[in-house]
Amino acid sequence: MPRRSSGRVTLQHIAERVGVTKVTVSRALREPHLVSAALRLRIESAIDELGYIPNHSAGALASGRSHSVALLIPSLSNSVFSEIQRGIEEGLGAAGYQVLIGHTGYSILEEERLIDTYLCYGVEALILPGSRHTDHARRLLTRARVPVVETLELTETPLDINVGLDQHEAGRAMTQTFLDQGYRRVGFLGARMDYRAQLRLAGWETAMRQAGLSTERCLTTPHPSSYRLGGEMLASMLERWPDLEGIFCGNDDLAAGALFECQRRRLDVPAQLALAGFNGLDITEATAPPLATVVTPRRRIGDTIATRLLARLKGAPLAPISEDLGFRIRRGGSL
Amino acid sequence: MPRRSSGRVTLQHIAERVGVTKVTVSRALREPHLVSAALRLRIESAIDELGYIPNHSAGALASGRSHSVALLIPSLSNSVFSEIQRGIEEGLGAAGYQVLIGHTGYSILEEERLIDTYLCYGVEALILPGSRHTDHARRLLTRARVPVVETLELTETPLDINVGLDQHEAGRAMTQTFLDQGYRRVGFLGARMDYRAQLRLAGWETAMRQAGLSTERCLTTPHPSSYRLGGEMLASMLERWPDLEGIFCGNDDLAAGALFECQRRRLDVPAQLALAGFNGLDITEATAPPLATVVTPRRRIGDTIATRLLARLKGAPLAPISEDLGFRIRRGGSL
DNA sequence: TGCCTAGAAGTTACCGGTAACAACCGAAAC
DNA sequence: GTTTCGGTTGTTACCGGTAACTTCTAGGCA
Repeated sequence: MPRRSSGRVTLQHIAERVGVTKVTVSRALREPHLVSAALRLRIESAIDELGYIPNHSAGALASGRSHSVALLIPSLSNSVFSEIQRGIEEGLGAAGYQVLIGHTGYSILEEERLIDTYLCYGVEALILPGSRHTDHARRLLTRARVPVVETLELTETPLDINVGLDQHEAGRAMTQTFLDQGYRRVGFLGARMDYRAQLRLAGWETAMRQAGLSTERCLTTPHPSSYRLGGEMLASMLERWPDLEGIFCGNDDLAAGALFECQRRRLDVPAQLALAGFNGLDITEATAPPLATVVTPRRRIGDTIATRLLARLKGAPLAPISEDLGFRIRRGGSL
Repeated sequence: MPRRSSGRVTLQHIAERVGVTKVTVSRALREPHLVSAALRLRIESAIDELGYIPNHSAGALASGRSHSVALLIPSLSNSVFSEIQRGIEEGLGAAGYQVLIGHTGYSILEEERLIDTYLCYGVEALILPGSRHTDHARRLLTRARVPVVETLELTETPLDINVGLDQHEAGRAMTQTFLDQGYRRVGFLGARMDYRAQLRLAGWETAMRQAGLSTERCLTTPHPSSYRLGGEMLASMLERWPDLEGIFCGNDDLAAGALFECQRRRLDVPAQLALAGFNGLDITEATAPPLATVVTPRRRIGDTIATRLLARLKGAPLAPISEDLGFRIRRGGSL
């Protein structure tokens, strides 16, 4: 007699209804070819008559496999991740994995908490945004012996699989594009300033210094980036450095916000001020003029992650690797 | 002797290390006040020496509780949901629930699949976008006897908890705002045309008809909405109905895209063409001019869902209810 | 006829926790 | 001194599946 009458239909109920053991029912679901066709049909009809819903916890516990993978992203509202996520989900979904999504809010402490949570859930792999983690998170990942993907930026010392692009080089290249077009007093505008934003900023500094130009025209804030903030910060920068010829914004949101502010001020872009963003989101192609940006291969990142991860999950040995998927500069019309 | 040496540290390992039974260790974790302070300390240090990670599946199986809730959203890239989600996550997170996110891609078939998946995971509640579901999904939900939240739009026949706003009325009210400002030839531009978009369109029709005006200036597409699409569709509409005085766009993305197209055409907004969107996303406040929009109380929707759901999870009986959180019209500068 | 084999279903033990209850122990109460 | 009781820890059974192995049966073949 059951201790708790959960009310839930179990394999046992199906088995009794059909007159077989629950193992046979389980087998009919997992390895149908091992069960005779006639019996399989009876089992299937019992299953949907009674409304059986498998208990994932029980299955995972018994088999030691959860068929799920955790994908951590910095923020749900950051559209940069939606294409990456699509690639991942299509690839892993087809192989029978469920993708569990969590968001870190750009905090490696929260990332640590989520890694812990999802390891409790028994995920078979973890996909993390970035290569910076707390020490404790590293310890958890190492001990768990689970495939790990670090994405977005590249690192010299990948934990396992690392797929992304060289953010510093991308920042440098975009700045160089300004310089190639003859702009000299090029500023940098950044928000949030997570690690990747810092790398882009460093890329800007590198290019400016190499050209013997000043890196003083730089305004950053730890606040979350937004259109509105882009406009406000542009205003501050113009006030402080009225001689600015161009501004490289750390991401597309800021660039769009800056563009809107220019429109309000009837500042001609790019004639009076050139602008560029980073990521190549939809909006950069839609504005008037379209925004210059660094187009990142997000869909390809997602696909690559899925492919490499599946190989690891199928047994490929741990062999830390960094894969650089590059980027493309798009001049748009704002530069 | 273990059948599979999973390598994973279990309660049993901790127990042996400390010299107690695993039940005591389990208790130290779940109900620390029932374990003596000295022992608790020894257990805790053993736990982080050995790096114990609880097995959620085992706990869920034994206790019949998963401490998790599923949140389905139409699309990860739809920023409408990020604030709703924040409210939900804060409320439920504080009460010890983990929120599992899935996205339906605006498809009720995919929603059905996800409902099934998450019921397998044993979620203790489901939060769904909208009130339209497949018959099978309804059957699953009913049989599972799990609290369900339907959100975004309101319905006459909620399955359980329904929190949202009257999309038809909001569409009507925004259209009325055009009319109040003296606009007469007001068109409607819509994409994706999911159920909520249809309700907004219907609201527009209602207002126009009530005012004795034509509802012919309407262009919709099943394609996903985007900035670019907003621009393209605006172009089509202007070509077809050059006499348009204003356009109500089914969402903010389309409205922003339409605004950008106006800027390219040097069409003055609102003097030559008034525009409005729907949702009150950030971008509507940033553009030049700011976009008129229907501001939806997304954060409050999230908070309300969390509150009502927690009450149900704590045992409040099933008593289907619709809660209307209203909306606010913001004229911006584009209308 | 008897042996072998493959296919189909059953047996058993176990995954790693938790609920419910039992047992123990020392101090306060009688 | 015995009873009682609250605070601690242990015992047992079970959650709902799955892996590995065993058993049974019918048919093929020498």
